[in-house]
Amino acid sequence: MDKHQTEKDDETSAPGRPTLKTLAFMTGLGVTTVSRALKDAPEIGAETRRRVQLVAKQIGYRPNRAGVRLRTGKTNVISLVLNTEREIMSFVSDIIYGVSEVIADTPYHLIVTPYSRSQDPLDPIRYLVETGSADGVIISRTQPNDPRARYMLERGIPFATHGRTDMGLVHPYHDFDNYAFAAEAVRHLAGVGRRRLALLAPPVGLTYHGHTVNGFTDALSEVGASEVPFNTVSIDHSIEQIRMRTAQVMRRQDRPDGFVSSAAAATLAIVAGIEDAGLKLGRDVDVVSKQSSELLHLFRRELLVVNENFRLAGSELARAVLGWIGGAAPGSLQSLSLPGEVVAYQG
Amino acid sequence: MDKHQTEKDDETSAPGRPTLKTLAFMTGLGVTTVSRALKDAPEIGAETRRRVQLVAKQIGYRPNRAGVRLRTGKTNVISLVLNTEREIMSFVSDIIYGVSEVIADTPYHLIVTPYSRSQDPLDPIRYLVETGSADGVIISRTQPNDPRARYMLERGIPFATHGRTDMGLVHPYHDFDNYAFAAEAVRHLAGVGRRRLALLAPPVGLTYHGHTVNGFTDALSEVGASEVPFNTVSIDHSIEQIRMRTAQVMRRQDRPDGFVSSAAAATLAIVAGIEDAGLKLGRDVDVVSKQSSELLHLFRRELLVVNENFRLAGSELARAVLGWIGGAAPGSLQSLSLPGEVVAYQG
DNA sequence: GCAATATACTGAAACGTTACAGCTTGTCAC
DNA sequence: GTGACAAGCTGTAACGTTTCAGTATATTGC
Repeated sequence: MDKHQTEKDDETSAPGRPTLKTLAFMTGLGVTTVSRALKDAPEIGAETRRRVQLVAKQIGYRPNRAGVRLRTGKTNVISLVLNTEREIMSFVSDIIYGVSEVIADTPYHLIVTPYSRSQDPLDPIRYLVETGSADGVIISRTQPNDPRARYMLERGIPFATHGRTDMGLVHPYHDFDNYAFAAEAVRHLAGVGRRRLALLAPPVGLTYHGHTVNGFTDALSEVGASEVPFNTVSIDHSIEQIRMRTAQVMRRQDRPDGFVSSAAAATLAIVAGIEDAGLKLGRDVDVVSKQSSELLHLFRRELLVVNENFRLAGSELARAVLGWIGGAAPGSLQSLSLPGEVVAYQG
Repeated sequence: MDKHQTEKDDETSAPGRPTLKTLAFMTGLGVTTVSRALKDAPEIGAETRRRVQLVAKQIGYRPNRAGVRLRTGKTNVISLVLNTEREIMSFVSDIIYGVSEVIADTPYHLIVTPYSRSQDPLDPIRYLVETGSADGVIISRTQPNDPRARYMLERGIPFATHGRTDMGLVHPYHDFDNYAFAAEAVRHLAGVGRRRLALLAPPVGLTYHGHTVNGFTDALSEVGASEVPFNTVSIDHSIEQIRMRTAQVMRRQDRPDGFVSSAAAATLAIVAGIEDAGLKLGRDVDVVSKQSSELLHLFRRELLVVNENFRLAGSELARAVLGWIGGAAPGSLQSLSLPGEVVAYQG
């Protein structure tokens, strides 16, 4: 009690950015009161509340993130975890923009956490969880039995997956209905008379590989068309590999007269392969491809496309994580995006 | 001195992640000592230092970012500021990956700060600076007289620009030599006999618009070719607009027989426009385009391309900001990437 | 008139870190 | 033996926030 009363003298002098202390000094209130007034706590008088909030707005008070984070553990950060090599270009930018749109008027920041081919995909997740670096996580390249989802579920950290899992565990996700896409694609090809179809699928191991393959084969038997095996490559393979492999298969006697492709870049390679073999798109063979930007029709107008909106996916995923953080039931934060029609070029 | 010794009792019980206090308890040292031992302070005994570091590694100690940030003001965050609408797809993902590569084994996190068309580009910068949210900033779409660069320079916050400024102020940047690109492109077109060239330039206002235009016109007079005005569109315009405008100009009597295009997506539109006008790429007209991924040759093998490596740009920019943060002279952190040869398709 | 209760506010402590100003202990010079 | 000094360590305070446990004043019940 005999400690010298160190006249807290920095209130007016420091030109640094305002803190609760600054506000307390200006309003003549205690720091606690200011803190509570700003978050509309019930035990603060209505007038005081308005007064504090007015002053806060006037001087542009912004809570110090580090202070909040240290005290509460809340980071106000959403982390988007990305594979450095394999993610599709447009996927990355669109998803980032989608997420950004949603968190724009929240206190959340988006941090991008990359991991490389060589790493265990679980590594970045472990890092995030162990260091408590994010309130929520978004992952892609989801697997049916996804260790990352399981891990986060165990630790109770909110996350959303791009793509579904199949572990009997419930968590938020957003997914494109690739079963419907593949099935629609096959039906469309059958509709224009194609009977021998090949599928360039997503990489084995990812959940949507299964969805795509199932949609493809189910529709195949539905329309009575047959499959030309093309599973030595996936959309994860290099342009070169896909192109070569396509050329190979197109030079065979029993070549396909239709392709279904799960990614736009891969489709470019397929078309190149087709033309390498001296065949013509639209005449000898038709290709239905997913795309996430409107470029394929500029490439070859004979292409048949189905659009997948990654920006939407980003938004949905962000909404899902925020929802979970906000206390919503994980099961209520799942969404499936239905593919549109297969569309041909229109002059 | 008579204060009751509140037997700090949580040392062993709390299973949360280890802090300096945990380490202090385990090693029998004081918190201060541990802190300094971990950062190799000279006044800590060599053995103690090793001992502390060993234990820290063993139990996987990671400094709490919020604690550090609150105490020191250091955020260990680099912010990449992006335009939500206009940035080119591949640009975003590649640059992010480039940055990621560099900061991977540093304590830095990458946060993406977007801003939309409607906003003042200065807004996100102000936010970052005012809230002290980042130790360093990377911006793109740099202008000759860039208010963002000026602002950050005034506040003394380290940053790097993708593209140069022209304000007589020195700061780190990375740029692609677009003057050289445009000039080389013109020379190449002249070399294959093209005489009437059009340029699809970057948007007016950005620094590299000027560079590109200058390289174009300088080389034009060097080789004695002439320019077909094409400045009602830029690579920022929509695919539709560029395509229409190209078709228009290609239907004129005095149509160009060569194009120089500053972006791959725009080139797709140019080619579409050319073909809309019933002309043929490689026969009636040649197009030299920058590209950042290897896709253009799949699109039309007649295209002539120059590669720009955005991943490299990301790395260089990250290195530059980190360098500045680390105390290097801003003037020493500038780099210019020279364009490679104009390359034609090789079977 | 007095206890009980509600209303509106407040100070202290804590989150994990680092900077500052000590405090011991040992060594050395003389 | 004493003073000076260095080496090696430590406690306290502070960064800005929120939570806990109050306190002071007014209001109510009876």
